[in-house]
Amino acid sequence: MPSIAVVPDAKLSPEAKTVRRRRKDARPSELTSAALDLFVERGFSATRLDDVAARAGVSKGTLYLYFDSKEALFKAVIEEGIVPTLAAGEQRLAEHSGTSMALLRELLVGWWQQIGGTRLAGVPKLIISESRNFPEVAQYYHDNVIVRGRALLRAALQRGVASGEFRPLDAETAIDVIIAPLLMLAIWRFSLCFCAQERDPQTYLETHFDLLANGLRALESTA
Amino acid sequence: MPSIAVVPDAKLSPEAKTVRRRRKDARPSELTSAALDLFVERGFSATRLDDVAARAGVSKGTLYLYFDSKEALFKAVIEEGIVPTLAAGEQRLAEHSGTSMALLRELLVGWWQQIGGTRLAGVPKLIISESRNFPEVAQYYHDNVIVRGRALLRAALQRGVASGEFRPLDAETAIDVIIAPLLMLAIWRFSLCFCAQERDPQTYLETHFDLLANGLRALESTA
Amino acid sequence: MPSIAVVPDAKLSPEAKTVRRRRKDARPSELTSAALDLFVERGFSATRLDDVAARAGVSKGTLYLYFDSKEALFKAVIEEGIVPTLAAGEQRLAEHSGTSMALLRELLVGWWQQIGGTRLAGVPKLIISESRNFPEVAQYYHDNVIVRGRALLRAALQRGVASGEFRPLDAETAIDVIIAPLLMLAIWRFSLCFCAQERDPQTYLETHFDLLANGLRALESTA
Amino acid sequence: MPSIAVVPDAKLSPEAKTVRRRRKDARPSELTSAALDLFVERGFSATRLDDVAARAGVSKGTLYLYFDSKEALFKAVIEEGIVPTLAAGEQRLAEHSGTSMALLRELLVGWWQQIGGTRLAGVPKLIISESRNFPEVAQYYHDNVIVRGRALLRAALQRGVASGEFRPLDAETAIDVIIAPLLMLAIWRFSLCFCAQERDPQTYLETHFDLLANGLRALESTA
DNA sequence: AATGAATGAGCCTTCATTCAT
DNA sequence: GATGAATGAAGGCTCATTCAT
Repeated sequence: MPSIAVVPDAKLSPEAKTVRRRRKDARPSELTSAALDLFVERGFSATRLDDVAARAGVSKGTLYLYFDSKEALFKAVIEEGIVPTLAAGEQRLAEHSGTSMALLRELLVGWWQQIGGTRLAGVPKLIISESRNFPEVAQYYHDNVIVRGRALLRAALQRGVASGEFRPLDAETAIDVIIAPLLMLAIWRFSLCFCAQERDPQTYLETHFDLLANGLRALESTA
Repeated sequence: MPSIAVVPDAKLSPEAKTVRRRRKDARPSELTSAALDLFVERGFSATRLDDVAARAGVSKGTLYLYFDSKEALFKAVIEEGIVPTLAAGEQRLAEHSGTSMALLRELLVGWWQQIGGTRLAGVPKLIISESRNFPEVAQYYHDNVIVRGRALLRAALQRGVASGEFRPLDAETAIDVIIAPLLMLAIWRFSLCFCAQERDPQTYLETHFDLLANGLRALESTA
Repeated sequence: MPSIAVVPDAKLSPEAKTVRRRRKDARPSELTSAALDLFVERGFSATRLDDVAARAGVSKGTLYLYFDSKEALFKAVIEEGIVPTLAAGEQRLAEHSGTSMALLRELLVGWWQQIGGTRLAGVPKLIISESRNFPEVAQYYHDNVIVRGRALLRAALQRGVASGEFRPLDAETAIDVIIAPLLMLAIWRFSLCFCAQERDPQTYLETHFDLLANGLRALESTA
Repeated sequence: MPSIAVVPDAKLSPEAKTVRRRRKDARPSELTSAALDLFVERGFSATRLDDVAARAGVSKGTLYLYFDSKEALFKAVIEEGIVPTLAAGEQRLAEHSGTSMALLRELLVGWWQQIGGTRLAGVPKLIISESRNFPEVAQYYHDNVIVRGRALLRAALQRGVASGEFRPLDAETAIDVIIAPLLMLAIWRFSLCFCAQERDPQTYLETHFDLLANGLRALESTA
């Protein structure tokens, strides 16, 4: 599982030339990366900005050169860590040409590789925990992650129903049922994991797919 | 034990001789009830004890007559609100005599009626959000809610597999896959609900059961 | 050293007849006795009235039936525990007929037996610690304990100087020098005792007397 | 190290370039100085950190930039105010070449000049009053002040006994008897002084030395 | 750009005192 | 007389945010 490696680098502006310039441009990512580590470990409110600054190797005041407030830093963490993966999913959808079940599987495995299996997996827990108290962040997450993510799955499901591969179903609920176990798996790792037994993600995903395949498949195909 | 339900009238009943005593007995429930409201709305850490006290109509100091600390109040909320429902589920399991799918459905519907559809649905979100920072509460919840709850579902699944009603499956993962959508539904209502569209629980549960029925059913029974 | 036994009983009103009556009259002494224990152990401010009440076996409210405030209880502790010993000393002085050094010794040994060697030894520490913040108690202690106590020693010293047994000296300072080691011995037992080595009071008093005898004695008597 | 002395001008000196830096360096002493004033006046527990901060002209939070807790501030007051004087005494001892009585006198006069006659005289009272409830501070004081201070006097006494200048005596008790009047004099100034008559330290010390000289002197030397 | 000292509002917890029963 | 539930002011400590350097 190499997925715990740092992710944000992918977003580095490409025109960086000198080392100094590179450093200056990299600053925000270094800060959001440090923030992500601490946010997912302790929660947003429970994380002190002193600790974020210390982990990033800067002084506390420097944070305020790049982010207006703690909440803005939170938003930036999502913007930089999660949002780019949605574009990747949308491209996958556009280019896909196999069965709908294969598409579905590909989307979910992609989620696991880019989010569920990395430290970004802590973000859903963060959103769940803090959204009530930070509505601006919640709104941003809703508009830029949830809506777009569900659109991907909805497209895959509707394609399968239209082709007769899946039996007819309520798409919105089906989406919930499909993603809930994955989200819970991710959430679990950042909450009660320490006193619950460890899950094997591979087995978990396989079992989930297996149940899904049978649950979604049109009845005549099981005869 | 419906004691965590709203108890607003106890304060006014004039027909009691030993008003003082009745009050003393009712206090803990009044306090945990107020605490539950605020905890699920704002999170445990973000809730101020002043507000809990104010909502219960007492002064801040009174809380400490009944609970040693804020964390003890948290534990009491779980103890009084959630733990009793486990006993109800265990009784259901012992008395059941229908199909395993019916038992499973009964357990899940029971959960919805006693927890998922009530204010208590906020507790799982609470635990997820705060367990890292309050290990004692987390341990208590794990031992008294998670372990016992999973044991119920495990028994139902194993019964179905043994009778040939369900096809063989990895019980632990199946439990996760079964409860995850329900938990997420509950969690959702206390986090991003305000910016996401409302779910209809009835439809949701039915779709979930439907997928489950097909996913779990042994193949020969669908032929 | 039987001196740790309860002291206040000596002050019980003698007309008590029935058990009920005895109990009622004894209440204040039971309360001051419990208070003394805790005051000398933890200090006045650091002692909670709950604990005083608990140790006396009554409820917290009961304290306020007998004492107007915590400070009034403090004063009563002194009034009941210390003040009566001054009368004893004054009687000793009046009746004495030996050498002045013997009188001095008798007064100091009497102090040790009635105060220094009992739990009342904690009172000087209490006064030193708290007098600044409780001036009324301080004034009471000054007027009723310090002034009368010093008068006793002053009389003994002046008698010795007048008879030529002691050499001429500044009485006030001599009093200080004489009582300081005794007070410190008492104070010590209620402050740093736990990390300092234990003193043997017997040796201590003897050494002190020895130094005193040589220090006070008129020069011609040492020739 | 006179750093615990009043430092009011540091705040105003305009001739410094790095005002910030000088301020940072001076802060701890400003804070311990303010703390000492209030601690000896009201006692440690009864002193509010708000007041310490106000007296030092800073906000409450600033205290926590320099000291981890109220108790750490207590310890720093001792560390900065008292401990350095022990080193001075040890040097005095090492360099002394007169009679043992002169050495003893020098040590005691030194104590008076550096502690007994200054604000620091309140520290012994503080320790006596609060040590029971703050064992860590008590231990620190014991190890770094009491043990070292007694060692000084013990050396002086043993030197005098060895040379035949003093008669044989129990050193530990003699130390107690010697320092008790001085400690009591210091303690008095911070407890009952306001209702007791003022002592003249000069007379007091002289009388004490006089009694001591006679009490300690070997008998043959008085013949 | 970067620093880090300083701020001050806020929260949990304690406890002397009151008062209805 | 006796109780003990209730109060509310107060204090230690935290931490996001500011700003002079």
